Amino acid sequence: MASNVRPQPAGSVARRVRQKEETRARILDAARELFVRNGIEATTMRAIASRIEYTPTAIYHHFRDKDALIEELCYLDFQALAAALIQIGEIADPLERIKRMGVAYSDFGLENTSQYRFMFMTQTAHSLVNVERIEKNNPEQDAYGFLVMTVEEGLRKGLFRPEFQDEHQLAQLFWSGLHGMVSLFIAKADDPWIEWRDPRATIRLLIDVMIRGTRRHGAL
Amino acid sequence: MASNVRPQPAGSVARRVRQKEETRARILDAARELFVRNGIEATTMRAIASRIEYTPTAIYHHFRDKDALIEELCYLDFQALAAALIQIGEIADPLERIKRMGVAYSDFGLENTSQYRFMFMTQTAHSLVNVERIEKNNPEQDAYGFLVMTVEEGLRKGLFRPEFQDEHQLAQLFWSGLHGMVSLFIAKADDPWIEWRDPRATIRLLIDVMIRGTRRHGAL
DNA sequence: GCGTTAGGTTAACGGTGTTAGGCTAAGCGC
DNA sequence: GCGCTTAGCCTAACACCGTTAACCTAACGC
Repeated sequence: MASNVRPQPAGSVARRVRQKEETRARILDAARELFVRNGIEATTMRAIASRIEYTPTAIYHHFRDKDALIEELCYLDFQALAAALIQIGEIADPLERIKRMGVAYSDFGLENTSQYRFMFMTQTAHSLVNVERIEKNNPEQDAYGFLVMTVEEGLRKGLFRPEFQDEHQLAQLFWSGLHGMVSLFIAKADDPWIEWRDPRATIRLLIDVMIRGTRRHGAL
Repeated sequence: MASNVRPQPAGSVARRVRQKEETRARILDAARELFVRNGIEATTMRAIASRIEYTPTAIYHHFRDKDALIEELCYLDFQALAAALIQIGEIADPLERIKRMGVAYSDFGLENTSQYRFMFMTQTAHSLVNVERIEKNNPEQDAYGFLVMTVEEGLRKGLFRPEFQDEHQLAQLFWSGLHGMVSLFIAKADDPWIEWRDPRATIRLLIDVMIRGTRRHGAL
């Protein structure tokens, strides 16, 4: 069948590379879907493999182990989060930018609960990701750095109350508030003990509260 | 040896009950220590058993399964947290009380990271605990109910800005902020990506920010 | 004394992540 | 065109996990 086509060696090797990347991508897709649907712990290598009609061993030719597979997905997620945040980079007022970032961040978390859980609710995630792969302070890749830079700009412009001097501390304060709402909701949404209010509405209130509580008197 | 003492049947059965509770307590102690040291997932029933020189099967005579063992520890932790919060119940000003509760809550979380992780950073914890065991709105057992009641008192006294009407929403807002800082620090303290500031200091700032951002103008 | 039971054991089951070793088809050097 | 090497995958197995069936034994109630 291939005898009448005679692909060039170069074309042939290219096809093999392409096929390898295709299987790799299929593994990632299957893993992502199962992780989201059943959680990471409950998803077995065997289940991922059988979903794409491979044996479990095949996965180990593309990823060192289960953690490496998770790490790759996690890396892509950090990129996606940063991409979601970068879109609001052009807004001039730092405070307004922080607000928008907060909304984008929490929307991302509430819509991608499985990813969010792994990115920010476990110890392993970030330390698993090979740090060199992410360019620090490049807002396209480093969401935290982007927040710190925005806070720093606000500090330079004197928008915050005098007790706030440290851009890291202030950034961590904002981030904590957002993360608290998102992660608490993810972990406890089904808990009958708590009469949950709409998290998106509460988040918006919280963002306003944090801005109001940190900014200097005068000028909205 | 026991022939000259001849314990009464009643005393003998009491001893057996006591011994059973002792082993049960030893299991709980061993499990707690290993959970704290190595994490819950990484702690095996076999490890718990061998630590107190029993076979794994013995544990199953005291607890239905691993989840039941975890649940028992978790129940005790919720009691401990509520106990830590109840101590500041006598303070008159609701806002000051919320502040103190926030400090106590975050101290508890930062000092008992393993427990906190399980209580509030997983889905399972609370839903595992048999709900009937905790008395709702009894501040000695229900920390969330205690917070809601305090917020409600603040609302009645008109201490909050007019856009806050719902005691649950406002309680969830405060709780989220605290939880965010505690859980983010627990999950990411070792992450070299973030230049962490002292979480206790940042938490205190955050509490002030949230109070300032929610309370009505005037007074204090 | 004698059956029953409580608290423990040994051995095993099914399922997990992972790996050693083999098989096959395709590429490369001659 | 023919052997060698390698990539990609499979079979079979390992060690370990939570859990359970079956048994054993000492102490209890009658």
